[in-house]
Amino acid sequence: MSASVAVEGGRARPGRPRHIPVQKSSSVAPRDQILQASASLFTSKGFAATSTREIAEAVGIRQASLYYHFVGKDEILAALLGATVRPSQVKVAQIEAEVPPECPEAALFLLALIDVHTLANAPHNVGMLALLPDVVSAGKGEVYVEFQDERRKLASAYATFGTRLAKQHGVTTADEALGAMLIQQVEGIITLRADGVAVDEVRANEIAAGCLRLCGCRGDQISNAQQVAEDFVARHLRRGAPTTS
Amino acid sequence: MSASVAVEGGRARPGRPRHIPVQKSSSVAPRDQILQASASLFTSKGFAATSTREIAEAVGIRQASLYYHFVGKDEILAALLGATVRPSQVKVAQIEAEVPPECPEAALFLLALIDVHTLANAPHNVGMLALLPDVVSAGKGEVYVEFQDERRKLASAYATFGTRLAKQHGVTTADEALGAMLIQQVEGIITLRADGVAVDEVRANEIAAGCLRLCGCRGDQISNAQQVAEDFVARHLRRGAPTTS
DNA sequence: ATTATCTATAGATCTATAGATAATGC
DNA sequence: ATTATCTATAGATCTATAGATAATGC
Repeated sequence: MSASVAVEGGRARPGRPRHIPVQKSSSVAPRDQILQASASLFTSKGFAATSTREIAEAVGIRQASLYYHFVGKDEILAALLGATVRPSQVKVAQIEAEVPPECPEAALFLLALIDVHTLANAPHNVGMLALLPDVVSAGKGEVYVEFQDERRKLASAYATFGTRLAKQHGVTTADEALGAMLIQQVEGIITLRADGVAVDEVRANEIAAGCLRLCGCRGDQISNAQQVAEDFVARHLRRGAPTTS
Repeated sequence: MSASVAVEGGRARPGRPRHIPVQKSSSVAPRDQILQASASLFTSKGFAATSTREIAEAVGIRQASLYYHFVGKDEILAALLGATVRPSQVKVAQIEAEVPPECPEAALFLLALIDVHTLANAPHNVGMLALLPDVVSAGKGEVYVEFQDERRKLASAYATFGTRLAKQHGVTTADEALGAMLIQQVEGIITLRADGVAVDEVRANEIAAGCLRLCGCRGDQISNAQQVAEDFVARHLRRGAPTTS
């Protein structure tokens, strides 16, 4: 029975022990523990309304100890935002490469479905962070700019795919407006998670189908797009289904 | 040339003069000046991130003077929320009374259009307030409960109208999910305003049309619903069009 | 020696209260 | 006398820094 600490399961780490003994077999790095606690608090209470003391308490360390891992509260937020960028470039290129151009409905369905999955699987609904006014207003550094830039590109992709499809059906909504409506539909997933609604595969598909309906599609075309999308997903993204919280 | 103050235009009020002389012909009551400034700051920076000092500065009074009009910051928020309830009861009853039951598309279009107008015309995008986590989390008193309750009823009305219509078109989305998608679409107006996009009549109609498309409607039926809705609006709501900011 | 924490605290807020004061109104 | 402000300030945070300390690692 040695006098050392934090031996249960995981390898003991150097450094003075915490005032609250570290969780058994916690393989999570301290920095990540802070990020997880912060994500949970920021999304449930808001950024400005969350104090560094609360974060520290959730982790089980003293408030000052946060500053060994991060230079400040803003940097914690920046790290979370950085982990939340929805890499539209990659997605869109991949979709355009693999989906035949004669079925834009499949392209849009895919984009929406993948995006919904991204938002649904992100730990702790971090997709919400970029929508908070206190995050948006204070120029939260270049990470935030990068984030907004990526989102703008994504909206543009939705507008492109959507308009291509809408034209087929005589839907004349301006492409920018249509893009906004589509991304709004997809980001409904953020609201759902915030309300504690479980987001399963059915729901994800309903949302993607909704995007197609906004462009004037009907039953058969939607079923078809869904089929193509499912095949694509089966080929590429066999990592996890949407979750709650 | 009397020594009195605040005579320009409006009637001079009792009370010690402000350190910054009151605006010329400001007929706005001090309490409403505080509410307007708060709405602007809360929606642009967030509730928790806005200090009482900032509010006072925006009004042109000292921080402590706020407390003559409100018992605290929370009460300012409560007053704003109270002024923002979207009275679904009234709307829905009115629509059901006047729109023939054989065209549910007109009922849904109307509900969406009126709701969009409500959100678009509300001073300073206050519709956003109820979505902020710092507002939601701390149990901000019964005003907030009332607000949420009304929103729940509204979602239920969307679900009812939407499902009625969707069935006609073989759209099988569960009614709760459909209601959420519809209200999400309508509340896109909040995002638009936050992004500084002008919300005109065309945009409002596009959003309402989008709601119908989510239920499977196509061109002719949408045009019809729009016509009915426009007639209804012309009969009832001749007060102002949607605005920006 | 290095690492990760701790304790203690400075300095900057921020909210709210107490009491004074400068107008109008009777 | 009443009203609406002001000045001054208490008390409670909250963020961040300085320096001590208790582990591991060599």
